[in-house]
Amino acid sequence: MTGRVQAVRGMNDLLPETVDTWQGVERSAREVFGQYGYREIRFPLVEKTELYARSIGEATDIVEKEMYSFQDRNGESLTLRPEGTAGCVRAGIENGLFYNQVQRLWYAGPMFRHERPQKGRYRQFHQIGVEAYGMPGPDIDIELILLTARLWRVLGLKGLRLDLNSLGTPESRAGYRSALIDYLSMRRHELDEDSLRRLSTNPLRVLDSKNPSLRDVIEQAPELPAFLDEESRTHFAAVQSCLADAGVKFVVNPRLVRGLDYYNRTVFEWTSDRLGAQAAVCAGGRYDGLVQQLGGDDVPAVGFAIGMERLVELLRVDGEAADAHPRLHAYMVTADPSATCSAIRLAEELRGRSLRVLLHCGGGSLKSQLRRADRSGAHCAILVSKEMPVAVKMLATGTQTEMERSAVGDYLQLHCSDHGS
RNA sequence: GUGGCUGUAGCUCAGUCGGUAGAGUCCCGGAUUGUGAUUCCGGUUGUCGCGGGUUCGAGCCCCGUCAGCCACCCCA
Repeated sequence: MTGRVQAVRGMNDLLPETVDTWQGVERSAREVFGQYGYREIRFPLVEKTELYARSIGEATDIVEKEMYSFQDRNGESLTLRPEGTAGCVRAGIENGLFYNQVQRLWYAGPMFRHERPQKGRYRQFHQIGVEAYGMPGPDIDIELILLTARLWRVLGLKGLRLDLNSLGTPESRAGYRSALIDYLSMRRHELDEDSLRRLSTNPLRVLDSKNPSLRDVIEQAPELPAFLDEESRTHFAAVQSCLADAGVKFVVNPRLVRGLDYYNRTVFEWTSDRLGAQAAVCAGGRYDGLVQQLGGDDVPAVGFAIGMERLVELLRVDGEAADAHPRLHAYMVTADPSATCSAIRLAEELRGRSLRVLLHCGGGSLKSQLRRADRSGAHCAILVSKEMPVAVKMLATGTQTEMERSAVGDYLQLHCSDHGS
């Protein structure tokens, strides 16, 4: 046991039992995305560091202190992706996906951020993301939100809360930002340490402060909606009325600010009160300027990402959707070692008929082999011996039937369905 | 990055005042002369996270370190 190597902090193993749930979620997501006409895109886990610096924002925590960056052998700085949008945009530009066309894309996979691990927050975590390009109107914003609502329904998830806000155009957001800085600077002697720091890094975040003594300052602060330009205002109004029309409940939250610099106009966030401090299961918004900022045409875009670990945690608590792995049809045991070749041949025949057959390996008494058969969860055990015909024993009832090996396949298909007993 | 709590068998945990470590579970074997769930009997589980210090003696006290959990912060 000495010198044993541990996993990297905040990077977890997913054991088979958990993977069953993950696969169930992934399958549901794939199905729902397909219903809306979205197609999967895959892009690298590693990109040039510059890509993230230019898209997420130089002054954000992610870029400043959370990226896994390293020097490639040629001296170039590379980074393990901390989120998916930047890579997706880069891939789209590079492959001409945005040239005079609309794209509906999704992706899934691991992301990396060097944060202090806690519940719902890991250094390697997984996101499922959806991105839509080339559509400037509120209709596509609504489509994305309806898509998420449908996914929750399919998964059997209830009690999530949807918060909505509009950040306006970069210009109106900048106008608000400077008005807020002016106001907060005026009352800076009332701010706590955290808020003073945020004042210079991300002033909109000050409004999120949980410090009760700042309540007064925050309540009297200028509000973002007042700074919205006319177009953003109508856009946001359309999003709201259409969502209400579609029967989706939401709360307009003027303090909702996404952390990444590229967001504008509609932003939204689904949260749960059962996840502790990391409550956001799914969040996203519009990022109309990003494609151009990364060297592409002026292509409008909207997207969101789902935190897999958080979603799975919610399903573990109250979900119904856990997708059990399919049961084995048969666990095959041998009454004596000389029957091994014959058992292997029969197992292969059965697998050729799409049956799931586990062949006992490693010997042992018949008793111990049958015990393993029982614990494997298989519907039945198949006993193969050298001389006698094959015996099929139903493990739930204990009834045992002898038959020629050519009859086993039909017998299993008849008696070992996943739905019946 | 900051703070609080916690690290004992594969898993869940007990371990009193400092005197060289225990239960349940799991696994293996037997009762059952080749036939699995229960029952009964027997058996293996360990650098007490790691390193140092105090002590005649440390799982227990002290320091450091690593890891986990929760919160701050940040975000999916």
